[in-house]
Amino acid sequence: MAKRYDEVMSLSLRRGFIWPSVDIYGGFAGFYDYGHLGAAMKRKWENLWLKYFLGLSKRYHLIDTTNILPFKSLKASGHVDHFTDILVSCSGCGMSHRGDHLVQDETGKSAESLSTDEIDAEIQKLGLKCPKCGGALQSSTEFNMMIPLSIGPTGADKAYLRPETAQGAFLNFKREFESLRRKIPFGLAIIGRAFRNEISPRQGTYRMREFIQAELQIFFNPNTFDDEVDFKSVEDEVLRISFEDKKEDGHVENIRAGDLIDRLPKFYVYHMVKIQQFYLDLLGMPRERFRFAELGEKERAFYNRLHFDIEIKLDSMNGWGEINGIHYRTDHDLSGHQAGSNEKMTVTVDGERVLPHVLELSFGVDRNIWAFLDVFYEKNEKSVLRLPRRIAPITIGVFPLVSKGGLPELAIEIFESLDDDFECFYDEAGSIGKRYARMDEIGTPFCLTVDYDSLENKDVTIRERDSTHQKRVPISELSQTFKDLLKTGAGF
RNA sequence: GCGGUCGUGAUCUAGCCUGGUUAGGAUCUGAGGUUCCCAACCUCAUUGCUCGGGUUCAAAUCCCGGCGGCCGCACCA
Repeated sequence: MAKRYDEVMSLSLRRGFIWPSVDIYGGFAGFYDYGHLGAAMKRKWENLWLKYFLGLSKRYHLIDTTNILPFKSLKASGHVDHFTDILVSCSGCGMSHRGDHLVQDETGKSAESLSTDEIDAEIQKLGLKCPKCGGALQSSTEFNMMIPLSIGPTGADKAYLRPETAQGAFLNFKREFESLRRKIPFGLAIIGRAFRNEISPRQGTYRMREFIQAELQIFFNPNTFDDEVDFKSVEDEVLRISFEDKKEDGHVENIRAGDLIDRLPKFYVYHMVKIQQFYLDLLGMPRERFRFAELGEKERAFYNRLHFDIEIKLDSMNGWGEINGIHYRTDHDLSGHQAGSNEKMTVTVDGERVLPHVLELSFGVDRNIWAFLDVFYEKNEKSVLRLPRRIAPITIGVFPLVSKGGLPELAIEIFESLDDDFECFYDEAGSIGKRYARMDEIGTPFCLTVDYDSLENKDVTIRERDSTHQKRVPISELSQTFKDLLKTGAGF
């Protein structure tokens, strides 16, 4: 609902999570900046993502690669050709259509590889009119979703901002294969920015022209990977899935992982389970808001053999919103770069010569941040952001009950002792209730309050956000108490 | 990109149709008071008509254009 979208965006603007870039000049469509709370939350999400997904294997590692890629590499990857649409607009109603679709609908043959001139010639020859209003079609224009750059003093070196971080992993495959001692499987993770020239960016951080991806590319031997994952450990997990044919009506099936292996590879299901556990167990996403949604042959990219999106049910988006994808890219990328660069990408492992396949776990970081704000923001008479403890931008609010009588001094002392290990925030302005409310609204899971008894007994009150329950804890035990409370599943 | 609709302090909004005092309210924020364990109260204060042009004696208000938001279509390898 637009109302929900406005609620979440209003919180975000007011408190400092996310807002439009270049705001003071009227904004810049498709670009958003993170404020101090948003940036802190995003960093925590990214760190948790890294810890969890790199933790799946000792052979999964983080790398960091350039935002700008030369023409050649993106030609080889298929993006120069396949990331382009040829658009034809109608001189009557102004509607634009994809040129290759118009021609293909008429001839029944794929027209995807035709140039603008060829499309125009076909339209002439076939006498095509606007399918909407029957008006005359204008000559076609090429539209590439990649943002082009001119590099060097003459600008002669053509390049693009990367449309996905994944290419950085493929381009570094050979180097890493060597430095990781010539073994597969291994995984290369990248957290970084990607750029797409979206025609009409909309819906806040859901369709941006510059966005952040967290991706893990896993390189493996397709003949042996099923046996290399510990499928036994996940086979009883029940996954929430919508298959292609049942996706539209919102139907979600609960299927045991072990019962999926007649239609999906074990290694694929294994990673589905790990992703579901990341959201449901580690981050506390409500189960009914989570699902895998299958993409059919027409929907998925040319390089994907299998593609499920991870979707979260969002009130601000009026339903299921895609936040991540699991893509089985086969050997598409390595064989493309092998052909484009003349570098051999095949490897010999255990006497067998293989061109590794790739499983991509792709996460939209901005979409995740938005999804967590939407799902966990509760706005009634009170305003509470019930974020998972580990991605809350501030962990502990530290207050003196009143700002006199020696209470601020002790509170500041405690604040300083905890601030190295936890994100803390000190406040003595306004009533104690007001200060709790301020922390509730930005998702701070715990507050501690120093009162007059604290001076005598050397203890303080800890107050938990969701229950508003309080406990008395000795000052000397605070650090350990909060460490325990931040463990997954810890109760208050 | 096409069409519709909208744009008032940090946030939400009244005023606009029917041009005319210091643009009103609520929340938030800051200072002071109060010292109260869940958005209490009192005093004071800061911040605004999206930008540019036009009409007019006079524009938040009418007209045109830009930028931006949302919705529909298209697009989203």
